[in-house]
Amino acid sequence: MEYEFRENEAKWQKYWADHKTFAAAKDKTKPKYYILDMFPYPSGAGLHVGHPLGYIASDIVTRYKRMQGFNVLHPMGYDSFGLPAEQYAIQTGQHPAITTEQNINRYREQLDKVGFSFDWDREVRTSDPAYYKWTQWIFMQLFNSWYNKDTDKAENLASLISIFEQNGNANVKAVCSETEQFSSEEWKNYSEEQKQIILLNYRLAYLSDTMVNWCPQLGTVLANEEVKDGLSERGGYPVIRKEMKQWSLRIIAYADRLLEGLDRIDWPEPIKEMQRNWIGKSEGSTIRFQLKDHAEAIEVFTTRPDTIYGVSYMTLAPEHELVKKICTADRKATVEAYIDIAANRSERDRMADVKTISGEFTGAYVVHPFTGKDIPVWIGDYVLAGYGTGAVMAVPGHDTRDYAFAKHFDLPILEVVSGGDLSVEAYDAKQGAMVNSDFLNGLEVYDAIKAAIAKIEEKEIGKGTIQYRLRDAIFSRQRYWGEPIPVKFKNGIPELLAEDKLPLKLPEVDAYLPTESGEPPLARAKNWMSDDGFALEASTMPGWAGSSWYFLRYMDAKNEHEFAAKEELNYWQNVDLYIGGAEHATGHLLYVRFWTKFLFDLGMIPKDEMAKKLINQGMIQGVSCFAHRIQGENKYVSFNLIKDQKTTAIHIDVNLVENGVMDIEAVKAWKPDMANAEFILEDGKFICGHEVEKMSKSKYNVVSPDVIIEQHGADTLRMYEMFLGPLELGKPWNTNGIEGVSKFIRRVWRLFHDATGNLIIDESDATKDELRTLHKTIKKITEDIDRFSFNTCISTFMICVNELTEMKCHKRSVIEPLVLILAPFAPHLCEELWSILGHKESISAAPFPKYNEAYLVQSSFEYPISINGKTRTKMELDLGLNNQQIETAVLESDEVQKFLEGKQPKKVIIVPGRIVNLVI
RNA sequence: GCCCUGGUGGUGGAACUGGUAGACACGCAGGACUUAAAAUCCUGUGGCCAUUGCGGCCGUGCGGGUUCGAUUCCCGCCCGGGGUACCA
Repeated sequence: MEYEFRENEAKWQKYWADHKTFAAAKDKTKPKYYILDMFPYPSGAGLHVGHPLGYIASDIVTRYKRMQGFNVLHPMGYDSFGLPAEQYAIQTGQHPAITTEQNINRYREQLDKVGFSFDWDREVRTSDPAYYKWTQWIFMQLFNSWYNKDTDKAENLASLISIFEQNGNANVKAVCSETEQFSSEEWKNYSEEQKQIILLNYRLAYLSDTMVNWCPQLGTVLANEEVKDGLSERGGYPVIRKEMKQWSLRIIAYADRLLEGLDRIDWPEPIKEMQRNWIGKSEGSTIRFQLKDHAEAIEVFTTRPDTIYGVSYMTLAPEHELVKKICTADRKATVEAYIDIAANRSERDRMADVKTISGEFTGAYVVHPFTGKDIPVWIGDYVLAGYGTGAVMAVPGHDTRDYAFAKHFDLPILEVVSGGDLSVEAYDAKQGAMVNSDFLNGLEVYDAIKAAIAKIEEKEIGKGTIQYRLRDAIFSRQRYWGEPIPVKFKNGIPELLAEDKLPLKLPEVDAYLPTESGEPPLARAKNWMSDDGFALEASTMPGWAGSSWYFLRYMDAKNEHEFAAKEELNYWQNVDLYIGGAEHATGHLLYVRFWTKFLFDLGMIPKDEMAKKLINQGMIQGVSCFAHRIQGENKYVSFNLIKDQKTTAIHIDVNLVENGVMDIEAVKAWKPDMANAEFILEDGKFICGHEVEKMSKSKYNVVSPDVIIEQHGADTLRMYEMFLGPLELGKPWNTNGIEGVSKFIRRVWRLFHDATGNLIIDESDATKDELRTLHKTIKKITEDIDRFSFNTCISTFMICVNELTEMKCHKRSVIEPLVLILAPFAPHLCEELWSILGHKESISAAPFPKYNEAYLVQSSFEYPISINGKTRTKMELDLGLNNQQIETAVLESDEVQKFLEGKQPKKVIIVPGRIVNLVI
């Protein structure tokens, strides 16, 4: 009898659910281990084979850690607010909550079939009012806090107000928006309204004007993703950049601590590097350049104040507030035309396109603060409004972009740092002596930077500054399907709702679109007002709000009084192992660290980092299949017969293609317009072309795990996904090798059963060779799980089973431990075998076996080499004499003796069983 | 553009710290069992040459470098993937 995976997998999945086998224990005396997966957005296409990749890995570790005696917390939930559900709602009128619920149910069904060890009692959904109540509550804490640079943490606003009352704001060191100075007297005399306006400059959640993609025809704000080539993806209408009042979070306050914290966590170096670059700390100086014929000055930020004598022009971002003011009458028309074009280009376009150099002269001049010369002011879209001051002092000699701009517009290029050849390219290295720079002449770059800043500060035209590339996080979305922001407006002043009004639930609306006047969808709701009659905020929170603290909620998912009880927080602390995609490096993974530090500052949680260790799983891509249609005919030609014919590639559902061969009848049934088509075959088959693309519904390349589970079983899917390659690497999905894993499962079964299905478990003692095979396998598996190398684990298991099969070993003392170490990988099979071996309890409660070095030693034999005067055996070489320092080596082999001609080698490099290299 | 990352047989990949490149698996070829097929098992399988055995040369995207020795370290390219601030 063969292994019946279908009924067996269903049986054990039911057992685990009924017995709540994987619920984290209430007992807090055991050591804890918290393993977290990035929860999925429940999309309409259902779970695809890429989702389980990380979940299988975390599941293996979960089961392994449980067997090692840890109290493991391994929860799952859904990031269930998001754009796709809303767009579906716009098209169909279906409430997003309904679609979301349906999608979640489908996800849950699919997840269950893989046999995951999630503790479903702790499930969270970000769109559940019982959950987003606390997301809103955290927003309130942000609104009520300011960042005190003296204590270097966030504090309640009360401490700030008390400083204002005693001393005004002159000596307050806060991370805040620009605020005028006031005394304690002035503060006390301000009206309540004035006080609130000032406090808004200090709050960690504040209102400000920011740039958005605005589509006038749709009357809505669009994500960059929804904009293609300056047009809306939906409808193809023009999109412009527009300023809008938005909530922002003062993440900048945490820039330094977000950098510092990276040194204390075991995260992949590339992720840390991306976060460091994203935060982009740079030291430099601000410098004010006085405008000619205007009262204002242009302030720039530069990391190279040393090159101040190399300034030959200024460049402002087209959006810079001074542009319209300083532009001279004769330049007005061209400048404004340029601004219009630049406004329609996204930041990404502007940065990506460095080949097209564009800009305009404004007609205005500034005065160089050291030379007194007139410097022309230009605008150019390579300068971004969002970074620094939105203006740069252009030093074409020593900055690549300035150089290209100067060459293009024939502006002077001055040399102030020696060492380069400015006729060829800019010299931007921070090395060399200063020239043509008055008081800086002769100094090395780093000394010149210091000297320049000192002089700038002395002249009071600027100061040494630290600038971050990181921008404050915009927190408003003009959408329906998100958390409502718990704020009401009194005379335009934002005020929090009372805590007992939470959760502020999403209202019913007649359509999920903006109002006629362009307000967000929530403004459509009847009586979108507070109890005391004030307008409520109509924007909602961004997708990342709910995911920025969910790891805390799992610790105490059902608590109605707090986001999690102190006791639970203190026990579970933070995540020990977090597994998810690297695509979240500068989004979710930065925001969650920010919120964690904030809650830590308020003394609400015990750790200021969310995860000790992070592993990134690679993205599984889809392989799209194409049938090639001859242009102008209803004729399809097999891939290798295309030759020079003009064809159009048509996406074919990948589920109807096997190993490149298309199932013609199935395709005809699937696509009505292909039912009557003619197919030109090769060798009696129709071969498809293929291409690697992101898995997506529209490309018909989504592969659901369901089909694999149906055909081969969950254990095979689990092991095959691990076998596919290293966890961190992205790879296109293919099922070419799945037979090997499927075969492996059957071979394990046959260690217990003969061909007729009878048990053949041998109770006699194992031989040395059998024990060696077992223990070397345990050793390798333990080491490989510990370094998250699951693909090599699978190979190790295959080698082990091959060896045992060859030795015809069916001994309990060997196959029982083997089942234990295999259990995290193929849990259904192993539960069954475990029970066949006579155990009543689930295998997940059994201890993970340890290996014994003594069994690893091979039987020894003489090997013809003597090292340091001692004859060594092959066994000793096997145990690793690699790279040991060897004084003398006598190689007892004629060939080597001949090579050495009696000389003593200086260095001998040995790999097991063989001399690799001799240095004479 | 910028930041991060990957490139090894026909295919997925292994080689963990600079030391036998290609483990393991798929596929393919041949064979055993079978009336036949499926399943299972055995043998071979990087390329070229030699195949009467020993063997010989080339080979980890491309071009250089360091080293006794490089898939691994350094420099310069080419190509693929991810991110780029309202996708999640």
